[in-house]
Order: sequence, then structure tokens, then C-alpha cells
Amino acid sequence: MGSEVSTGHRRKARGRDDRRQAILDGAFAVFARRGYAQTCVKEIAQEAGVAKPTVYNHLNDKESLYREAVESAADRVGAQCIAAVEQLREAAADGDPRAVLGAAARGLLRVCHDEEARAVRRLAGAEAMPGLAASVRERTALRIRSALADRLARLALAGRLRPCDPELAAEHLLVLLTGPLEYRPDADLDAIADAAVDVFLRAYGEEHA
Amino acid sequence: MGSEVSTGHRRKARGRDDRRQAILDGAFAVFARRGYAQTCVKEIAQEAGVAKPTVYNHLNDKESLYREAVESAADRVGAQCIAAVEQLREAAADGDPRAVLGAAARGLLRVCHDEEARAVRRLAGAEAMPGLAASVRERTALRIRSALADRLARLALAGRLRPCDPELAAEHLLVLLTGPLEYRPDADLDAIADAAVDVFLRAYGEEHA
DNA sequence: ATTAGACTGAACCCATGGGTTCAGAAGTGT
DNA sequence: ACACTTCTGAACCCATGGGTTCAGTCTAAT
Repeated sequence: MGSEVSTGHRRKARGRDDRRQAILDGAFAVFARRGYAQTCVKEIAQEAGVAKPTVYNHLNDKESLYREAVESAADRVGAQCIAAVEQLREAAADGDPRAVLGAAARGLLRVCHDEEARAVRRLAGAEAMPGLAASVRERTALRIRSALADRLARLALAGRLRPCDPELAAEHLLVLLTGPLEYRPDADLDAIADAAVDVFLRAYGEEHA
Repeated sequence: MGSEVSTGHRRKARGRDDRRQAILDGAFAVFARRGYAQTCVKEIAQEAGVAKPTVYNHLNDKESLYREAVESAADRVGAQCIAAVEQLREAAADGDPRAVLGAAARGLLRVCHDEEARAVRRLAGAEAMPGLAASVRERTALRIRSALADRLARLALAGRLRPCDPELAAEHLLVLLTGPLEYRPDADLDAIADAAVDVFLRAYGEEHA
């Protein structure tokens, strides 16, 4: 019966967390399309399929709602990016780095160009909430750079890249990939990725014969 | 007397424009440190040294205030960046591209790291104001890329860079410069600039012997 | 069946702040 | 001196919306 009690608690807790997550997701969706100022909590409640007091039952106020919603979405986006980078793990042993880097780059860029990722970038910096920008950067950019640096270090060690600072190399590859999105929000993603890998390999590829 | 009348009109118009600009500058300063939602028009008026009705005498409403303030600041920042790029004009004839590009890069990066430029980037994307982001991108990023592409094209034609698409090359150099600011907001600017030029020249420099 | 906890919906309170009005001051051209 | 425009400062109106309260409902565990 101890197990039944704890099961019951787990179910309840699970239910609570699900609902909380639904609220955060709804909040993120509304904030993303309306901005902070134009968003009213009632609309968030509707989006989440929940009554307004329920929102305040899970979150303290509008600002917490914003912070936690953005951070939660940042975690999702960060995880997708990490997954795209991690595909370099097995593939690294294979043939020329251009193919394997190209595939990872295209995957990464698709995630970064996704509506959710764009919204995270917009909402993170805006609205002067102390610490939020740093927190989101930690959960996305820095984590991704670190994961990519790991992979590049292995490539360099294997002689497929020239010796370099992996952190800096990762940063360069990432800005070559995602930077152009700021200049051409709706360009061909694969073309951007290929151009980025091209430049990256000319700069960091192994000394050619 | 026609001249006197027109002089009078000019003085008045000048006075009006000055005051309008003072209001826009004050608005930008307050929006930059408070964000849109937390900013009240009264504070803008105080910052500009003006009474609240005077603000509404020059601008229609809070949203116009925001748009025009951001666009005005974007114009200033854009002009400074163009100036930094334009120093490639005379210097282009000189010695190795590394020195001349490095100097321009450091100048450009200083402007982009400036508080005003950071604020423009923050405020431009935020707050779901249709068209504002595009307008600011037009006044800054695209203009700068275009100016830089002009200079790079001349360098390529002079054989100091390998043949390339100047627009794309300019974009790559710019993201290598400004991208790292997102990852390390307070790193050594000159180090970033040098690393960017280094990578850029390995990718776009003339075929080495 | 009972009890406990979460959820609902609607009404409610009220601080905030956008935008306006107005009477008068101050500067300007004639 | 006179008229004209602009600016001031203070008060004012009022829509918006954050946050709360409450009485009643639903679910689930015992």
C-alpha cells in the first residue's frame, strides 16, 4: 500500500507538472506573437485551456510567467541544437569532414531557423529583465558552443582539422551559420550552411597539399 | 522681407526639429534602460526636459515615439558603422590587406559594441511592432553589408582577395566580427577583431604561394 | 460516501498610465 | 505694444489589465 500511496502522489505531482508546463507553453506562444506589454494574462489562460486563477496558482506573477516560459522554451531549443551537434559523434570517424560537418550544420540551422528558436532569441534580450538574457544564453549559445567544441577538438586531434582553439573554432562556425539569418531571414538554409562550412574549412581545414 | 520671413520660418522649423530630436533622444534613452512596457511617457518628457503635452505635440502616441526613437538611433549607429567601413577607401591601395582590414574591423567592432548600438539591436526586434525590425535592419545591417561589399569587391579586383561574391564575403566578415559579441559580451574587442580577420583572410585571402 | 485538493468562472478592486484639456507664461515677429 | 505660437504644469478622464476573492464543481484517494 505504500506503493499505492506513492503512486497516487506521483500521479498528482505529474498532473500538476503537466498543467504547469501547459501554462508555460501557452504563455510562450502568446508572448511570442504579442510581446510582453500587449499580452494579458487572461489570454494566456485561454491559450493554455485554463482559468485565470489557475495560472496564478502555478506562477506568482506576470514576470515569473515570462521568465519561466522563455527559459523553458530555451531549454527545448537548446536540446534540439545539442542533438544536431551530437550527430557528429558517430559520424566523425567517417570520410571527409566536409560531408559530416555539412550534415550537422544543415540540421543545426534548421533548428535555429525554426519559429520557436527565433522567438526565444527575440524574447530573451527584450524587456530588461535582469539575468534573463544571461540565463538564456547559458542554456543555448554557450551550451551549444561547448558541445560543438568537443566535437571539433576530436576532429583536430584526428588530424582532420588543423590545430586550433576548439572553443573559438566552434564560435566561428556557429556565427557563420546563424549570423546570416539576421541578414537574410528567409534565404535558402542549405545554401547558408554550405557556404558556412566552406569558409570554415578553408580557415580551419587541414593544411592542403 | 521674403528672406526675413523665410529666415523666421527656418529658425522656427529648426527649433521644432531640435526639440523633436531631443524628445526622440530622451525616449530612446528611457526605452533602452526600462523597456517598452515599464516606460511611461512622463519619464520620457522629464528626460527630454520637456512637458508631457509637448511630447504629444510632436509625436502622436507611445508607439510612434518608440518607432521613431529606435529608427533615429539606428540611423546614427548605421552612419558610424559606414564611416568605419569607409576608411577602407583610401587605405585599400596600401600594403597587405590584413593591416587595413584589421584597422577597419577594430573600428567597426568598437561601434557595434557601444551601448547605443547594443540598445538598438535589443529594441529593434522586441515588442512585435510590425515592420520595425525590417526597417532597422535596412538602416544598419544591410547598409553596412552593402558598403563593405563595395570595398571587398575592389580588393578582389586588385587581386588582394580571391575572386568571390562580395555580398557574401561581407556578410561572413561581419558575422565573424559581431557574432562573438553574443557569446562573450565583454571580451577583448581587438582580439575578436583580429581572430575574425584571421579567419576571413584564410578563407578569402589570395591563394598563397 | 466522504473528504481533500485542484479547477472554474465570474465578479471585483484598484494602481497604473495613456492621452487630453486648460489657463496662463514665455518667447518671437511686426 | 500686440498678436501668434509654443510650452508649461497640473489636473483630469478613463480604459486596461494585474492580481484576488469566493462560491460552487470535478476528480481521485480512502
